[in-house]
Amino acid sequence: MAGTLRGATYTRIYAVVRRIPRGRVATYGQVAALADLPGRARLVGYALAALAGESDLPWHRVVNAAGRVSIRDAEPAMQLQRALLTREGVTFSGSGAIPLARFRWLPKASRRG
DNA sequence: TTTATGGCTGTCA
DNA sequence: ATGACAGCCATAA
Repeated sequence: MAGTLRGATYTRIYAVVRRIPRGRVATYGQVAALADLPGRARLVGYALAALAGESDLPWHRVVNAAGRVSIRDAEPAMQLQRALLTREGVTFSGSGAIPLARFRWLPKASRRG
C-alpha cells in the first residue's frame, strides 16, 4: 500500500490483534512479533492505549508477558478487560494471572498476506 | 525541530 | 518472589 506509511505501525498492530481468536490471549511481545515488529512490544501497548477502550478490536485479549492485565489498577478498563476475558472463558489463576501455557494464542501460520 | 510520555520485556541484584 | 534499570521507538505537543 503506497502512501500510508505514516501510522502503518498501529494499523499493522491492530490487524494482528483483530486476529486473536475468542477465548485466547496474546502477549504484547507476541503481537509485536506477529505484526512484523519484533522487540517493539511497547508500541503495541501504545497502539492499544490509543484505542481508549472504544473500539471493536479485541484489545482485551492482549496481556503482558506475565499473563496479567497491564493496565493500572485505577483504570476502569483494567477490570473491564478481566471481565471481558472471563466472559470468553479465559480464567485467571489465584494470583490474578492468566496461565499462558493454556490460553496463549498459537497462530498456526504467521503468514502476513 | 526537540521533549516528554508511555497498557513492554529481559536481565540482574 | 519483587524491584530497579536499561533498551525498544511511535505519537502528541
